[in-house]
Amino acid sequence: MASVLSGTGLGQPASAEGGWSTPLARKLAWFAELTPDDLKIVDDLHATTRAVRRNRDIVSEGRQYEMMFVLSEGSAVRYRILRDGRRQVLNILLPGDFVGFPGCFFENALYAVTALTNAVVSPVPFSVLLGLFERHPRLAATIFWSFACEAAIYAEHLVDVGRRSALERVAHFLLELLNRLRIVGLADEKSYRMPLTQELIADALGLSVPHVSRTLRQLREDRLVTIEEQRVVINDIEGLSALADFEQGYLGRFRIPASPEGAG
Amino acid sequence: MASVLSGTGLGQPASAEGGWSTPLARKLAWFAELTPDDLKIVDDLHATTRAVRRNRDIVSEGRQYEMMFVLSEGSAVRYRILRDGRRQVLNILLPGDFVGFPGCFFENALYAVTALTNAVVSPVPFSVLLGLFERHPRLAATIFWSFACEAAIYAEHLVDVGRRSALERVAHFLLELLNRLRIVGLADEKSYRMPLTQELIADALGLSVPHVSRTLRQLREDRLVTIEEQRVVINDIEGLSALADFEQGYLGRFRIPASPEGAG
DNA sequence: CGGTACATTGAAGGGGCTCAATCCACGTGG
DNA sequence: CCACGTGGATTGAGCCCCTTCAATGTACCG
Repeated sequence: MASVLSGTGLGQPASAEGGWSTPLARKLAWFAELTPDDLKIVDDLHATTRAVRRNRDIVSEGRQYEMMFVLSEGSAVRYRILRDGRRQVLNILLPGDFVGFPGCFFENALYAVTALTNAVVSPVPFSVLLGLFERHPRLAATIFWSFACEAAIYAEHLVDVGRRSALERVAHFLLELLNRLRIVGLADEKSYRMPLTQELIADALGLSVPHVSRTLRQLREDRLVTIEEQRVVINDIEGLSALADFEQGYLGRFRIPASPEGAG
Repeated sequence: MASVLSGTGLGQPASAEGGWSTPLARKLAWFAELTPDDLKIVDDLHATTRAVRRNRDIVSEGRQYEMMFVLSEGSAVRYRILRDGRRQVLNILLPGDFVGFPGCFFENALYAVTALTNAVVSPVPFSVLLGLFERHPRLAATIFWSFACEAAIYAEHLVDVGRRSALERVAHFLLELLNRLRIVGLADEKSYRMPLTQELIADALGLSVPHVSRTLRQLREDRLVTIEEQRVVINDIEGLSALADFEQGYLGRFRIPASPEGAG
């Protein structure tokens, strides 16, 4: 599990500050309490790794997969392109995220996922996932519950694009990224390195590149954020949250039953 | 499981045409092959039912739940309202859909789900769901996989709202509804009863009510659809699909491993 | 030094919104 | 039987947010 990143990607400074050894473990521990035993199993999911170079597909649309992948280093985007070239970015994938949900669950993968930086992923066969349910139901539940979080992120993006103005959208986007990066230890209190170009932000938020640029400028002029080089600093989290109507509940903790009961 | 619908809702003519006894069984059988044994278990999930009157919440935002619900009769909407009153409809729930994904998986339910018609739901405790994994892994996998379909529907809506014009959005919406209703036996070859008002369509597609009205008129004038009373007839499925860039793969079949293997 | 990728800024146009009026079906009560 | 209220659909006029098109700037890199 040595880092093969070339420096431009999101590394993994996580374990340095007393966290877990892998971003997935860190993320799952944020969602629900897990036993040290469970966390060990999570880390074992990273036993085999695969390096993916920047701009290469981790998952390709239309292909068939018997597995998912956990992203352990770097970042990626899931997207769909319409016939005439318009592109919608569905989600940004950060370390600890599962590549392959929901697309790979279908007979032919629905969406492509492309690495934004040199990245490292670990394959997780579906059969392993199902095996977890028999042996470690609570851990397996937490993993499947985390798919609900993924869906909730989609839902929030839907609110963004459907009912928020460009200014609100960008504000919400910056806050979501801050929170998600913090969960896996890749952002400090209020700043992080922006993993996306403005073109990708535009395609994620349903805006045009020029308007993203103007909107970011306005947020800067309003002293809500500072952006220099690729570093984003949220100067006024309260103010930005109010502007965006940001509720962080969808990145929060799960309700999971203590143990499964008989059924069927 | 007697029908308590008052006539305005979506009934369940399904079993009449040789299908299964419940819409959930019908839907899961569409996604993957299931044994008669599995289907029996699915039907048993409907053992207890609860009637919900039109305009009442099935699930309320912020409350805590130890269960989900399966919608067996009627229709509902999942939505989120911003502080200033703007509303985004996240999804339309039809018979066979799970109420409670993804909102109820969190400590405090993220979204409200309101019945559009008098409806019937069956509670499904989380513990029962987890119990299924130990005893009927393939069935449980199919159910959890169906959550991936739910997420994929969100993703498609994101493409709608982010990158499609109003005309394309409405076209795509009408086609998705046709396909989803057909899966549970509530639409014939190319027509169905529209379960939504134009106000709800507008809030689902990120449009204004007047513009939805204008857009529907245009689709009518272009002879692509016919709408009379509440009956929608898709006159030209090919043409409408081409206009909307509609790919039905996200409502299609799953790839599920034959059986779980050892892990951990 | 030229090429590429990305960010920025300006000008002009349009798609969809807002606001408002009208219409229709339906139910309810006098 | 009609008056009235309500929820929903329709249509029009004006406007604005954001897009499109285009030019410019800038950092990086072969």
